[in-house]
Amino acid sequence: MSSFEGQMAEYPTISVDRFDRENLRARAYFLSHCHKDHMKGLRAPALKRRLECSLKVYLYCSPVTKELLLTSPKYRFWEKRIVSIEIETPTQISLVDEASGEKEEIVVTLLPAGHCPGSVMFLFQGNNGTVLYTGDFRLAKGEAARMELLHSGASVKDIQSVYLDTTFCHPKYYQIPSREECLRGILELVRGWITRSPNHVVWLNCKAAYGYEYLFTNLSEEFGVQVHVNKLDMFRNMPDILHHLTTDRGSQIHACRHPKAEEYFHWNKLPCGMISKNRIPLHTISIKPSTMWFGERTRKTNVIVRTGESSYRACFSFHSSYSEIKDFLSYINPVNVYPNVIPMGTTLEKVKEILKPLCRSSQNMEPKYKPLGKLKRARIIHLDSEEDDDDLFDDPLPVPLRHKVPNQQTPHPEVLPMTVIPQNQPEKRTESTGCFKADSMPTCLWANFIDCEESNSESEELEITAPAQGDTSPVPHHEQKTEGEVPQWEVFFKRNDEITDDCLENLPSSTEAGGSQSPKLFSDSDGESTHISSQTSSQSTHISEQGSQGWDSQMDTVLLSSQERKSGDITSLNKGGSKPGIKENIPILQMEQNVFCPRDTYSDLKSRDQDVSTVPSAGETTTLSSGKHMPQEKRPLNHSSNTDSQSSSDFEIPSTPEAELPQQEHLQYLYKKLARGEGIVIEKRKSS
DNA sequence: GCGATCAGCT
DNA sequence: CACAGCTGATCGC
Repeated sequence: MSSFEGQMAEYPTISVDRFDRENLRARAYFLSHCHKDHMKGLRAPALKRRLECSLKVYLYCSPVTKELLLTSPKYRFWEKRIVSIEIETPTQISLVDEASGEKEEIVVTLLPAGHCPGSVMFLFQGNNGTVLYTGDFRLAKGEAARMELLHSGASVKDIQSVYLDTTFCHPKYYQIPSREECLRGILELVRGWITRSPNHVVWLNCKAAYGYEYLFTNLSEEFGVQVHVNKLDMFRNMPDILHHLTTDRGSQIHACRHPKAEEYFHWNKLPCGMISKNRIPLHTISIKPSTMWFGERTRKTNVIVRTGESSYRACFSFHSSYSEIKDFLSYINPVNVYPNVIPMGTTLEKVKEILKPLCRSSQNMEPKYKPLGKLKRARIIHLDSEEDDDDLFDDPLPVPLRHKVPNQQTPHPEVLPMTVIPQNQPEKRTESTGCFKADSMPTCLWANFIDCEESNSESEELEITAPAQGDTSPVPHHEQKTEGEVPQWEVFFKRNDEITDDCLENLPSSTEAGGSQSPKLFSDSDGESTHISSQTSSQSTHISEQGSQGWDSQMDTVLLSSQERKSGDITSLNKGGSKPGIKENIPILQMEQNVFCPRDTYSDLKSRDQDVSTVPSAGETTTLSSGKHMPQEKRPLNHSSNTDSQSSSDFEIPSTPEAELPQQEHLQYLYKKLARGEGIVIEKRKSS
């Protein structure tokens, strides 16, 4: 649950996802998605009054969020004051103080967050730097790298602060099976049941919240059966969702709800009241989507667990796992990070300890490159060395290797058209409803489990998978058709053979339908456990089994807090050394990336680092035109000098009469190209 | 009567 | 295995 207070340090005159207290004075409001814990105060009388007297105050959100919000009569009073902004369309907003007339310009870009229909992250750009508010998100590894608008040219933007969804930011949530895996498991479970007879039905025991829609649409698509729900009017303008739902209780797939649903189910009654069809009693199983997570060392696991005679739990998560969060944040590599959520059983400090090392300020800025064949990741040095093996394989490549994965059709336009508010483009609305199709993946990629282990070994890895790693859980909306296109982590490591069988063999199938009403038991423990259950019908046994299943991570999570701080000295060194350098570079990077801002917007930057106005800028500002590769990579080189010399020591280049000795900076560039597997074309650099 | 908050329960 | 939200009790306006 979000505990974000609504205001960001850099832009305190706007409020995001909170609408009470201090936020009542905001010049503009932003809503990332339509979940109640992000809407506190949104329909309170105080805010209603504020709207009535401040006629220039608006709420900005995605078109889908607007639609969902206005479906509820309680929020109807917002109708004239909501401005929807298209996804991935940088939009300038004027923040006017109605009392003083003071005005501030800000550019906001909505990025798909993969959390629920309409959910977005907000990227704000203005005089106080670029900040990213993630809202709630679930993004697979590598997805940040595929977001065009997080980049300037080929490098990630210089982001001052990230306000981050840290719901699962704890090592015990190290890994959560991907959306595709989870969906696949559910599809097969449902298939094994509803194909038995028309009277075999499944009940999806979903909570009352947006976010399960892609499950419904995929089930409907797969089986040609519309999913029964209580209400669907909120989707009236989203045909991609609407067409897969029905209020006709005759469906074989139900996601309807009722306060006494569990009790009903116990008596073989669906929440909608159905008990039979054509006088033949229904045979019902329940599937409860729940988050299942796995620790670093967990070998494999099923995404479906049987919890009772006719009850199953299916893995499902709206939020990124620990390793997905770390992948995301380390790719963004901001100066600061602020957790929006304190996960249960941990503290703000602990979360910060985990996240800080992924930010610029505490990193060793000098990446270490070696010629191909010895390429090894530069380890990020943890302040606390809390979980030393966390990042054995999930950490991103060193900072300068962070290159955007090109999108298929769009090369990188240097400048995007900037919409100026207010503007509406309702046509594209249905594309961003948060569904995605899952059926185009090759079966072998639908592993029912992720094996952390192969890459978790102690051996050195040769990491040349570069920026396209990770599974390609498609982002809702614009990435529907790109799935499978990007190389996948699993492809490099998994065994092709056994996966499919292993995850499907125990699914209920019509051939195995014995006298039991219930599918064959197929939940099992992880490979190590001997508790693999057979077809017992004892509820308690099942439940205890699930206790041993997969959540073993719990045991090794017990507060890893204070391990020996062997690297403490190094850490403090790095901290001291890199900080001033970063400060110096902020203005440059801002200028470089704020291509959407009129020049005078950034020329009068009210930088908090006033002392840095003397930064030499002549050569720097040309980066935009002189090459897409440099802006971020330059940063470390400017100030870390040669104290950490090994970056070039193992790559001595003898000087020849006509060859100019490559600048360290250029060498760096060449290394990176090598690391990416690109050929090196020696080109004449402009002499500066 | 409404809102805010909390406990309890999925 | 904890997503997000409902219900009901209590207190205050």
